[in-house]
Amino acid sequence: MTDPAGGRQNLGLLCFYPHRAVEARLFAALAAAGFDDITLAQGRIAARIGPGGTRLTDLAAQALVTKQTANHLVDQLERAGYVRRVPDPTDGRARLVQIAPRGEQVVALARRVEAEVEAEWTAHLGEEATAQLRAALERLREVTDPYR
Amino acid sequence: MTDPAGGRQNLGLLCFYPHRAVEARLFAALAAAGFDDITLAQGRIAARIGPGGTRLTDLAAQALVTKQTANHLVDQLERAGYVRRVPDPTDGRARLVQIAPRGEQVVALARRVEAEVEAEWTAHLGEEATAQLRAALERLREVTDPYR
DNA sequence: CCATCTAGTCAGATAGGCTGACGACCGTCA
DNA sequence: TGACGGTCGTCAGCCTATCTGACTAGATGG
Repeated sequence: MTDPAGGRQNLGLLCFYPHRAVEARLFAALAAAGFDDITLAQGRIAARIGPGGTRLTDLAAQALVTKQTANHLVDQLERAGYVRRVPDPTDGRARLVQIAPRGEQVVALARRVEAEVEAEWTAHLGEEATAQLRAALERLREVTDPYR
Repeated sequence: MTDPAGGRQNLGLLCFYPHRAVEARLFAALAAAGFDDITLAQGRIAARIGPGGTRLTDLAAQALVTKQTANHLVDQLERAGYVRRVPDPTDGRARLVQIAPRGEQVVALARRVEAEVEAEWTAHLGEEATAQLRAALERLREVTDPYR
């Protein structure tokens, strides 16, 4: 976050462009498919929901927002029919946030778009460079992602 | 934005972690140095200001926000003494947003932190892999950054 | 069976972002 | 040279995302 055009940009900023590009593509595709009542913030929370459902507290921690914010977003997602809350059988206090049928459709579409974008990038960079990029980013995640 | 832990994450999401890490480091360092009245959104706008100053409209376009939002953030930055607005000599309608002396200090600090983070990453990945990563990201920018 | 911890909720505040409408100024073309 | 469409920045009003702080209900360990 500090390089005016040209010159050597810092790696953090360089990472930003592809991320933003994917997010924008995803978002546009969802809107085009009729899922136009979902926001970026909601998507970022929804993306952390695991196969069997995930606790609110865990979602909040992984998305780096407070429980209140996560709760608020899950409320909206639930109202729109993308997720549902079920009691956690192993803990009476907790509830699991699960993907509802309508949400499954979104996930499926999102995966298709992601694959599409990746295919374009691979075409631009070449197979080998793309594989190296992925490997480098995965290793970098070890030191940059607090939840992993 | 759709992979629950494990498995192969999409490249867009993988790009997100390093970006967030740099931003967080930068932010913490600024706060520690006494620049605790600057917000992320302000920083994202300020980071686009070029050497001779940049028009509000350009800042807005590059940061992908509306002119109104950019204007609001520049107001705050100006009030805090980080930037100033001067008339654009070549266009009576426009004004240039320039970095003020206090802002220069921030830029200098930011560059130091960025260099520091990059050194850490290089230590983790190795010289060669880091160079490849940079090259791949730069090429990717050609197809993901609308303002290039 | 009490002390304490954890999951989630409620209330209120703020920042960041949008759309829409607008006045001032620019450039161009008849 | 003067009228017109486009651009630069601004004002007003609104919604969404996010935070801090205080609270309730269930869990857990002595």
